Amino acid sequence: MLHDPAQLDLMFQALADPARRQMMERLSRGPASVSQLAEPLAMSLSAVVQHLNVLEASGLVSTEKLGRVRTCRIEPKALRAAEHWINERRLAWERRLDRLGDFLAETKQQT
Amino acid sequence: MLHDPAQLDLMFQALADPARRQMMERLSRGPASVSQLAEPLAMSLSAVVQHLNVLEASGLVSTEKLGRVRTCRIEPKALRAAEHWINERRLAWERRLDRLGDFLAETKQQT
DNA sequence: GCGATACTGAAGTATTCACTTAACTATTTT
DNA sequence: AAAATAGTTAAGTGAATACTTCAGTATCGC
Repeated sequence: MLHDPAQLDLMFQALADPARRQMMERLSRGPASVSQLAEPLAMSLSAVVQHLNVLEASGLVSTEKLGRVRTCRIEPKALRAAEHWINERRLAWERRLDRLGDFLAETKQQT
Repeated sequence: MLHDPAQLDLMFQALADPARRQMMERLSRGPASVSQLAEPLAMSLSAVVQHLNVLEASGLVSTEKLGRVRTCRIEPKALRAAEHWINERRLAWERRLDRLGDFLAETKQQT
């Protein structure tokens, strides 16, 4: 479920926007309300809510409404899934380079 | 330079598309030509070239043309930058949760 | 040199995005 | 109860995306 391509789509797409990454940075320092997330951003509150919905749909953020304030927090599981995907590919490539290096070193010795 | 928001934009945006992620998966197993990248994808070669240009512009992939074939390879540095950004945010959040846990454990003992 | 191969580029199109404004709903505060 | 606060929703707009097809341009193999 965490490796569902559609879910990864949503997560990477969510992280592709600078405003949303800024919101994630804010949330990495602790939970925040919608207005608190909006404060440093040069856009309407409405736009922020829309960004927030994208983040929530991607699973990167979860929210909970108490009274009139919606409190948002990071969902580390989802973040880990995105991280994991990247890591796998990078490692596969780097292991390949290592093997290639070993191979070259060996064949060099054999001359 | 690796933490340039614009560069991160390009990288996450590049990874947001399933076709491009599939191309990255193929490349993580070794260099490939444009046609080899295109082979498993249900779209025109032209579309693949366009995706490839997105990947290259993001820095995630570098290419080199010899004769008539363009060979593509993963650029692990860029991949590491994206990974790093995610990791930082996740760790910040998880450390926060840990501190909170410690705090709750302490105050509980004090009763 | 001639045909096949491996791309490349331009133009067009349908869809999706990132906003905006404006009108509205629920909760507190006074 | 009235006014302020916090957020939501809908509709619209301009720009960016993800393709397509078609018409190229270099190699390469014979």
